[in-house]
Amino acid sequence: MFADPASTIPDNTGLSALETAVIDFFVSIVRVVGIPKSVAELYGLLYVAPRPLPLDTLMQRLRMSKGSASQGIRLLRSFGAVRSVYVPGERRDHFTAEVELKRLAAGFIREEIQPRLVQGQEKLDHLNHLYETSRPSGPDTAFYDDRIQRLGTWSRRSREVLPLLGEIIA
Amino acid sequence: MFADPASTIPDNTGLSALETAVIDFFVSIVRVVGIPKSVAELYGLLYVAPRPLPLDTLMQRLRMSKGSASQGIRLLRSFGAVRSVYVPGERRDHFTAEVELKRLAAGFIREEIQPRLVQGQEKLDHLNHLYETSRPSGPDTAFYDDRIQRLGTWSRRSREVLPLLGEIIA
DNA sequence: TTTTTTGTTCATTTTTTCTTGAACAGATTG
DNA sequence: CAATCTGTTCAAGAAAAAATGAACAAAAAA
Repeated sequence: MFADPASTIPDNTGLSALETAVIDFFVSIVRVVGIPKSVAELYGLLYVAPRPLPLDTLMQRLRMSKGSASQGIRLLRSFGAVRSVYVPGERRDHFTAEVELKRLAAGFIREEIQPRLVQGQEKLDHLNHLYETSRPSGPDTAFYDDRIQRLGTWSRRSREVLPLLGEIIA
Repeated sequence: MFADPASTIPDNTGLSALETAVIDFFVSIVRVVGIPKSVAELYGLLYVAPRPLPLDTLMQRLRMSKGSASQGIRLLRSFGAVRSVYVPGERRDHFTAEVELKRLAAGFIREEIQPRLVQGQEKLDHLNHLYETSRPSGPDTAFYDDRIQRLGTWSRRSREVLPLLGEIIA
């Protein structure tokens, strides 16, 4: 039987087997989306925490620096994976994990993916301008036309699909 | 007007403005999926190339080492973003870019995403076993049950959605 | 007001990832 | 066969990303 994390580890140090396993899971999948390990750890611990946790509990139990914890929580909050909740009689901020997959996906797409696509679109605008100003001549004109146009299609398509992704998941 | 890349740069060195702009586009968006810059450059150059290119042309024009070019091409081939084509009378391998977004997505999902999800699933199996063997007691049992179960739902959902993603894009 | 608590910022260090280049192996040519 | 060409591998170096910890600011308590 698992020890109750809250009661067994009163000094806020170390992790139970259950907590370790949950965090391990998040660490392994989060690499897919290019998020630092420490951020996955923070989220993982909050995910299995029955009650909101303050920053110093997170840093003590995960053995990470205050700076990492602070920055990690900021990132997680930026796309709504973690919320700060008011705990009566407590001065410190307490954090809790958002567990709705749809919201997690939506927040991540909005904050992490969309901005990159915007940047890509800017590059594409530049490219199109360049291409319209002076098209290459010769036998490969049709080829270049096709390739340039295709990039535009990709860009449009991904902007269409991305918002849908949240819906599909839910 | 653009100079024809093939004719203007006979020494296989340097890039035209068009090529640079296309490569720049790929470099900017490819970071989203955690692929090295050099790989984006290889793909970008092949994408705008009217004819298949051999390895040493790629490395010369992109000014990258033979090792990088070789490894980059291998990665691109592994998920079908680049194919090698036979060029009559040519001894060297020549490469050409796959431009069907659907195939690109499918290959990437199959080779890069799926394996990570499998790894996540293994962690989850371990977690479930741990949890079944010894469930925590106390007032938070229902909470833990919910959280553990939810992970399973996420895992299943993502396995359902991922293959669909290819279809949606097309 | 002074002291303590809480959290942020950012220069530095550490770790991870990417790139290079040289050694190697296989295939082709002379 | 030797010489050349082509491509791969991998140890070492370079670059990029992440984590640390100390200095700082803001808010609350004493």
